[in-house]
Amino acid sequence: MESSNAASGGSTRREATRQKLYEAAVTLIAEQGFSATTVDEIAERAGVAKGTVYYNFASKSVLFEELLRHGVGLLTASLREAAERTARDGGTKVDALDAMVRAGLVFIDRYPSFTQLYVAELWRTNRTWQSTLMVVRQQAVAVVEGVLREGVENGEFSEEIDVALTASALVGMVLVAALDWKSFQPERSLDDVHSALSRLLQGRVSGRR
Amino acid sequence: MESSNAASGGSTRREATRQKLYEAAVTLIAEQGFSATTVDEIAERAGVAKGTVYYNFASKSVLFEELLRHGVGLLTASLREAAERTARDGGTKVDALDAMVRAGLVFIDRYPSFTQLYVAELWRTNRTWQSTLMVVRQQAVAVVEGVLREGVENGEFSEEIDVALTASALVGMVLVAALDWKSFQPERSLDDVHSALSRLLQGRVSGRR
DNA sequence: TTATTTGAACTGACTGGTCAGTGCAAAAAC
DNA sequence: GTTTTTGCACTGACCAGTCAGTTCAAATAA
Repeated sequence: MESSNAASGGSTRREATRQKLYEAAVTLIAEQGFSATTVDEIAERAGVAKGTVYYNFASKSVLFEELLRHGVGLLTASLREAAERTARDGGTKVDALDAMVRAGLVFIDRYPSFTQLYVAELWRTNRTWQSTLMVVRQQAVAVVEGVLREGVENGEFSEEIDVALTASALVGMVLVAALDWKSFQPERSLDDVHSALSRLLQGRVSGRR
Repeated sequence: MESSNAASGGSTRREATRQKLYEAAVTLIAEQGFSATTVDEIAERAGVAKGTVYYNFASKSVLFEELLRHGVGLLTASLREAAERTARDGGTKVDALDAMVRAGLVFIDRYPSFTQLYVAELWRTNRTWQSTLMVVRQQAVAVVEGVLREGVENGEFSEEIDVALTASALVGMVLVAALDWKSFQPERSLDDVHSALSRLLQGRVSGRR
């Protein structure tokens, strides 16, 4: 168990099957919800036998939990990368936030189903994967909070801002705007959406032109 | 049929039962999701027999749909009232937005389960109540869009803002901040949360004190 | 007041179907 | 020769929706 053959980073046959199962599960669960999605459906869409699902995952819940971990991991890495890149290029903290907004949009553009499913589960209670969700959420939000905190320290942001709440609000702004974009105006370009959010972020809303 | 005894406006026995069922369903579905919640559970929590659920609602889905309509109706009325009150008092459009942010917070404070359930369903596709959801969503968002549009017309907001997208972003800001508040820092006061969001809304984030 | 009737509201055992998870022998991939 | 996948039959729990029968409250009759 825990064989971890090939240090190359995940290209065993098993890994490929798991990936197919993730992809099948993510769209189905985003559309229908976890409980309404059957294991038979997931297997069928992945082009795999039902037994294979259980050979690769202990249960339906476990499959879902690992899917959550996997997806949020990608997002967190992407946010972190955006923040670090901006810092390296000598940008301000506002620039960093803006870069993270873009990174968020790119992520949602690429994985809309995952985002949808994540939002649907995030504030639920009494579910088995609740603790997993809590952990990964915190990892992602912490990146935003970190930038805000550094901005307060270097005087770029007011000392009176509430870091945790402001981070939530910023995440919400991007999340909802992006989900609405994808759901109701999918033809718009990412740049377009990004510039609208940038304007809001930088308070260039009030006042004439 | 359609007896409608007492023109007093809704205090029949039937209405009371429906109300109990709404209350039971909203918390259970918020916690577990629609599919994972059984009709037996709803009936039990409402203190009513299963048959009564089906006497009052055609199906589990219909119960849920009417619950959605009911809840979003309350929110929309509250937002509209906030906007109109501000206008009557001679406030600016920013004041109106601020009042609506507060109205949103008050709503979420009072009906956290409903909000949670609404968010979980909003961006799903392929569900029977999708069209219902679309309609009520638009009613609520339209109130925010209206204020933004009026603000652009009277020169208070830049002509370059994207009304639909900005409205989504504002809704998201309040929604996510409030849900995080309720989930992770429920001891904080509404005023506290409101003032943090006001600061963000008015762009008083950048710059020293 | 008290008895009877009426129809709406409610009850809960039951049905027919669904689905997560199992077991396993044989095939395929590596 | 070891790991992984397949195919498929099977089980036991669970659940949406039904329906024949019961209760309730208000109206009418006595």
